[in-house]
Amino acid sequence: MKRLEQVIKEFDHFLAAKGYRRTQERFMILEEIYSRSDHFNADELYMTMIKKNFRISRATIYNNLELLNECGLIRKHQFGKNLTQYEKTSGFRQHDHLICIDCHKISEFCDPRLQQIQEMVENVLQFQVTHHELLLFGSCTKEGCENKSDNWQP
Amino acid sequence: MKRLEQVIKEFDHFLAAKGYRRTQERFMILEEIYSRSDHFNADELYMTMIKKNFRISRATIYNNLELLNECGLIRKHQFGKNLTQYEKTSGFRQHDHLICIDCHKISEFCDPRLQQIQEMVENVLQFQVTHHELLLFGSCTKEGCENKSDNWQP
DNA sequence: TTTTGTGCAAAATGTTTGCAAGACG
DNA sequence: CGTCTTGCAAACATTTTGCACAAAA
Repeated sequence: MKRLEQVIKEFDHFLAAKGYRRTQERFMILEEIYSRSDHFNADELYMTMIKKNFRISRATIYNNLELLNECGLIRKHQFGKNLTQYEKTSGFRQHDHLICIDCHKISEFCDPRLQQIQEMVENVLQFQVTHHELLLFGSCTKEGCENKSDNWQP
Repeated sequence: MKRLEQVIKEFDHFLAAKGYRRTQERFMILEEIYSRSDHFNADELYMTMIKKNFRISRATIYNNLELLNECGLIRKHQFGKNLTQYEKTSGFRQHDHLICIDCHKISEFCDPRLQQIQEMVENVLQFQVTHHELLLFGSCTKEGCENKSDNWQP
């Protein structure tokens, strides 16, 4: 699989550059993350791997989620809760998130104006933006959408 | 009319409309929040009030932060950590946040394009946006800025 | 062999809950 | 007086830490 090979190579280079060791666990975690396509939290990843009979601990999961975030292969989010969620990055363009306050479903969207806002901040406010997080909270207005709440009031 | 009087009246109406009771603690908490101007978390608010010899419990703090958020007098945030932070809303225009990754200082800015993005999402993606959260992470580039990592002292 | 990384369990952190006692309407 | 709210402490969920052992380099 082409993308998996790419990210393994990328992680490999990162580890070498930083002088970190190439452990089995690190590559197991990377492969597991890139085999899934959703948002997940540390414990979900841990449980998934335990169920697959991997021998891994929570400490190692947390440890390496931090490492993968540092090297840019995953991204951390808080979607309005005190819970860190992660998503893989490679192969995906920059996007932001819609969060349904009815069913808590998370969707993605892109808007080029975000880039313009970042540039404005960098120029006008002299602030070097490294990354951003835009969350739009609300509810679906599509007819018959399973996301919709029946008892919403303004 | 003073802002504090206004918000007390507003909270009062909210409590009446919802059938909640007008307790001393509720108004103590509201006054305390509106006497400060920073972002704060539940425990900071609790400790501040305890030091002022108020008789209050954490449970009541959490309880009423939820209530004040519900009625719109405060707003909840997570600024990239698993910690809920709050700010008062009344009298302030809608704004977003810059987060310094060096010293963790939080600044505010406004950009009208956010409004346009929300409208696009509402029209194109049929999603009724109730509120949003935009965080720009990065570091200050101003010469001799006290935010800059070289100059920052804990 | 020399570290670094891991597994485990315990600790820390932030928040929620259950229940008896107190305060509001 | 009935019921909602509070205070307290215990429970809870997530994340971090300390330490002995395992595994890279």
